[in-house]
Amino acid sequence: MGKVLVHKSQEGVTSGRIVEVEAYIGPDDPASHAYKNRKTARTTVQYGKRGLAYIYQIYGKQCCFNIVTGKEGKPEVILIRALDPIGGIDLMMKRRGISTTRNIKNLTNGPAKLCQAMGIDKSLYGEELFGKKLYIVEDEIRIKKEEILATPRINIDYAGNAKNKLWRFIIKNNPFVSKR
DNA sequence: TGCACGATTCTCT
DNA sequence: GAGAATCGTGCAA
Repeated sequence: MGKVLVHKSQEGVTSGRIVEVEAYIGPDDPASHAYKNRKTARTTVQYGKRGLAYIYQIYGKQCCFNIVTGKEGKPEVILIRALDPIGGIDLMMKRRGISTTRNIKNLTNGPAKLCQAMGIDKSLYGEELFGKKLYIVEDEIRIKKEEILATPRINIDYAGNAKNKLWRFIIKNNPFVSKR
């Protein structure tokens, strides 16, 4: 939390601070694509090394960006749900389109929105996040524990009891978090 | 090979 | 706050 995600693409560089995430603990989490260690073409990278990008498409055109955090063989990932834009805001606006950027918050306050703004798509599936194209920077700003709030995750009603787990984390009072 | 559905977004009311 | 768009994925057959 509070780290900066950077993407250097052909079109230019965009970056933003991570202000909202969700955890998905594969084997024991009905909301995870890797529930019960399910291994398919889509989830393969979840079983790979830490620091790889897990990107999946949902509802047709939308895509979401995750970071693999579990040890090799453990399908644990973090979904990035919102960013606070820092660099390349013009490019983000261009990618997102004029109609949706009347309100600056609409640039990156949702998992599929930030992918579009950052230019992240399935071609970056399995990309190393400690590489040159897509990576995370630790900067001088440190988020204190008291500034982080744990809440239930969003849109996983199908997951039974797991929907009540406090596995969504947001930075308090940050205007870019997707929902209150 | 077929079919139901979703870790969402946008628009309209 | 509700409803449509939209298609890859996973599982049944």
